[in-house]
Amino acid sequence: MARKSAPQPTASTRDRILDAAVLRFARHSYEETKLRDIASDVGVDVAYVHRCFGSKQHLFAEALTATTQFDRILASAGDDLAGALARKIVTRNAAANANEVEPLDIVIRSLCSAEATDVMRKFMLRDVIGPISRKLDDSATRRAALITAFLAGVSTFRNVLRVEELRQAKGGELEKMIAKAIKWMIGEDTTAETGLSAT
Amino acid sequence: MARKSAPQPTASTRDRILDAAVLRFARHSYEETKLRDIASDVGVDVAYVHRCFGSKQHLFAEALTATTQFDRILASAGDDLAGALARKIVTRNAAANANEVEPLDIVIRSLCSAEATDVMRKFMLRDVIGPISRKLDDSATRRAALITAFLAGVSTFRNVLRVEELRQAKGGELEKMIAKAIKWMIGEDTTAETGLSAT
DNA sequence: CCAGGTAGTCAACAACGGTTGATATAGATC
DNA sequence: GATCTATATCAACCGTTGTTGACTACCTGG
Repeated sequence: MARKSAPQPTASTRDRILDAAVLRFARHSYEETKLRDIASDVGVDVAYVHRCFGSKQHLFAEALTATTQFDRILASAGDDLAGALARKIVTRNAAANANEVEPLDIVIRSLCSAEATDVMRKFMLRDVIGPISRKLDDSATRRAALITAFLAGVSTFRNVLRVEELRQAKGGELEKMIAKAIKWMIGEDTTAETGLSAT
Repeated sequence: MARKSAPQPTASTRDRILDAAVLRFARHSYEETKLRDIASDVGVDVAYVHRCFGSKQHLFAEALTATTQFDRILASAGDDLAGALARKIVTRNAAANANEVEPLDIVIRSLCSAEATDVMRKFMLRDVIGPISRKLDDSATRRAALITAFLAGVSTFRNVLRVEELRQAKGGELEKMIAKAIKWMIGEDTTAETGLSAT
């Protein structure tokens, strides 16, 4: 998942800037991420960062698309889509400070930045909700969107808000819950009934 | 849900500032919300806004607590907790531009602002996850947290990201899905199995 | 009438952060 | 060697925004 971390003999400066940007945007919100920081990560001048990508927004957009390949996860998921997604969400504390960037990291960091919103909505539909919905049988885009929202919500509570209750993975209990929730959403056919109280 | 919108003959300016702040924070992110805007909403000077609340962060904190009374919703929910929550999430387009502020509005707008995070985590635990978990039978704090994360995720996708697939409420289908998902999470006992594929 | 606190204004600071234009350096091409 | 382009730097601009301190207006109690 780490993007081209071993710089080729000739890793163009532009690429190195992009790498640094990905990392920054994955750990801080859009506003918190300053071009000057990215620049000094790479060891170049701010002006060059700007010039290379045209604007902060453009850089953000490129960083966003560069991150994920969500479909790769889905491809390797086999028929246990729910399990794969759940694992992807929970497995992470291990490589906490590594230079790894998980699919939704950038999204959840900037969910509320108006300046980043437009870029992200398109991205989410094309690169996340799309693939998931394709994985589901029929044209279940809404279910895919719901699942994605669930994933984003949980990720945010875990990694941004850092709500303790969603961080301890004692005995994989949490992961199991998430997996089952997703599985349930996948299987939702406006027929099944499982909960406690009747509507 | 609108906070004391009919200003008493003597609605102290401080209160009016707080009201304006609530509204701003519920519609824009922490960074986007400028003290100067709030000030001009009320018709006072920025300096006074600052002086009244000590700092932007303090103002945010007060706005946050002033908003919700989540437990009120839960109290009126009867035994259909899932239904009540789902309705709360989806019912909203109607009074879109009204001066109404829904429970999670402020939270989902600033989910990723580092400066707002600490304030919010405490708030979420005390005023949202807490009440929900109390409503559940046993000490199911984790399930409550999961449900809350789900609610936040869906709300964000609806109102901040504005993902179309989660906005159309044709025939209440979406609301039903959400209700069932929550109901399922409530009923989760690491036993039930409902989805398509086996783990 | 005066002291004193409350409610509020005004101007300015200080720091930040994206953006810009003019300039330097170096390698390739002719 | 002269020129041209890609790569990069430097300094400065310009708007924004939270914050501060000094100052004004007003009402109240003595």
